[in-house]
Order: sequence, then C-alpha cells, then structure tokens
Amino acid sequence: MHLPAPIDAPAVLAWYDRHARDLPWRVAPADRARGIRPDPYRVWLSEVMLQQTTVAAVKNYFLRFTSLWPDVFDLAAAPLDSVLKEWAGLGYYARARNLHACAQAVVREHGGVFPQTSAGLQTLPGVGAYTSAAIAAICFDERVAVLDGNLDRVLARYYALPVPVREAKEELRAALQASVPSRAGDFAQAMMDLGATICAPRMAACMLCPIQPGCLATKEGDPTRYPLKPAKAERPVRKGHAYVMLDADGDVYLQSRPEKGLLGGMSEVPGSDWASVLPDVAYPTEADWRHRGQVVHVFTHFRLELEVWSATVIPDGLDGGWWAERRALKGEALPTLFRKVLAEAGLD
DNA sequence: CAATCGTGGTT
DNA sequence: TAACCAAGATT
Repeated sequence: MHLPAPIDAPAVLAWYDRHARDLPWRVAPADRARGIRPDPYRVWLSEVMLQQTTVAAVKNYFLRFTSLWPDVFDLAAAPLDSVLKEWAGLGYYARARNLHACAQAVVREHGGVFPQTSAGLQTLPGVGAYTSAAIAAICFDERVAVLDGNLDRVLARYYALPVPVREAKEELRAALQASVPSRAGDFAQAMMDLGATICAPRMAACMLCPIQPGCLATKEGDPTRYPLKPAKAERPVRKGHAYVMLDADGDVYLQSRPEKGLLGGMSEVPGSDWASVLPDVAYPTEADWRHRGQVVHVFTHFRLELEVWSATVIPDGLDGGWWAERRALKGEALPTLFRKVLAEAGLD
C-alpha cells in the first residue's frame, strides 16, 4: 500500500503559529523562532508522563516533579522510593521505575546530557519509538516522523485508511516522514495539537482544519469513521479480598508489591489472590473482622472486584510490611486502587 | 507479536 | 452511565 500526497506542512505550521496550546513543558513557536530551545530534561519528563495519559492528568504531576527535581542530576540522585510516591495515581508504574533508571543512565553514561538523536535516545530505559522521536524533533529539530495516537487518527482520516492502523503502521510512518519540514519540532507538536483539538476522536472540526483540502475522509463525508477499529476483546472479571488492619493507635498495615508486574513496587494492604471465582476468606491474623463493602476498579485488561475487610488487630505474626500513620497515608506510594480500598474501610 | 500495564476525563 | 480513550514501552 502506497499512500499519496504528503501533508501540507506549511499550512500546518501557519496554523500552529496562531493556535499552539500553551503547556508548561513547551516553548511557544514565537520563542522557538527567536532561538530559544526546549530543555531536553523537561521535554523527556513530559513525554514519559504523557504516555497513554491525558494532558489534564499530567500537568500537576509535571509541575510537582520539576519543582522537586529541576534537572536530571536532581532526579537521578533522588531515592526511587520518593519517585514512586510522587508518581502514585498517575498509573503505568513501570514508567516511574524507568524514569529513574533513565535519569541515572543519562548522568552516569552521558555526563548528564541527553543524547541528541532519536537513535541515541531510544537506547534509554522507557524511551521507545515515539518518545525518542518526539524528544529529537522537539529539542533538536531532527526530521523524524513523530507518530503517536493523535497522528494515527489524523493520518488514518487524511488517507481514509482502509485497514486498522496497526496493519499499516510503516506506510503511515513513511508518509509522515516524507512530510516533515525543517521546523520538525513545531511540526510534530502542531500535528499532535491538531489531533487533540481539531481532529478529535469523536468530533472533527474540519472547517477549522489546515489540511482539510487534502483529507480523503472529509471527501467521503464522515471522518469519524476512521481509524477503523479492530475487534475488541471483552474484559474478564477478577475477584478478591483486601484486609485493612489497624493497630491500637489507628495506624494502618501496609506492604510492598513485587517489583515487577501489575502495580509493581507500589504499596498495598494485604489481600487474597485475584481470581475469576472469589477466593475463600483467609484473614491474615485473628481478630474481629468486619466486611466494609466492595471496591470495583477497572484496569486496561480486567475488571477487579475487591471485598474490603477491616479489623483492629494485635500487631504480631506480621512480616515484611510496616505500620503507616493515618495522616501519613497521603504520602505513601499507594495506587488509586488501594486508596479506594482504604476509603471503603473508612480511612480517608 | 500479542499481551501486559492504570487512571481520570469525556461523551 | 457505561464505554471510550489518552503525547506507548516492554517482553
């Protein structure tokens, strides 16, 4: 499959010069034209946070991280534990571990200076095809195709792509590559802004679109028909128990999850396995256990239903965890799931 | 390479 | 309100 007609980059850049979003990690096009260059550390940090995550959700985390750790040396020197705590709630926690490992690699192996090519950047932990291209284009104007979810949608519509994106990824990349102008960084950000604000998933404001003249989906009449979706797998249900233990002072017993896998390295309250059939109740210790309710939490690939139990216990026979003061819970590396569990047990 | 890996905003 | 989906990486 060969895709015709490259994107009209001058039209896209002219649109971007007027309508670029103002974001904390971004250098505005006017400033960029004046020679101001983005800080690769801030661009990298924002790009990692933005992986599969909305701009709205990222903003405050970005400001917090850059306030705590203004440069890559600060972040590399921070304890992993504190990075996980600050990442709590943002999801996809492998990103936080890779973020920390990447900062240390940049400091140890590159003297604190990020590599300046997409190929060099892609050797870093947590930096894949998209993120390496985005940093190289935005910071160094490397003429590389920056292909994210927004671009998948914009290009699928522009070319009225007759197959799901996954089956034509390389054709899209080639078509985009052939369109990249010398202002590669502004072009990449412009195309993403276009996807986020004009060519949105369920609404296409084609009258405002700078590349509407070449858009094949618009010619067909219904751009939101694209991209074509592959059949979706249904989401299985898993069930389990969560045991919230309090001591006489009202402190809460927490423990760390295994470093790999779901919610890896984050904190939790003890609980059962999660299975398609609710496991038998097995309290961690003898006490007057009470059922406090149920928490439902939806992950990407399954739905979880946890029965929440709580009790005041005599703190013995427990191993490997720690007692957290209730007013210190806010600072623990607790994923949203276990914050819901604690709330269900009456601990806010 | 298909499965795994979170969460909150939006419709 | 349930479904959709977001500036993807890793194995």
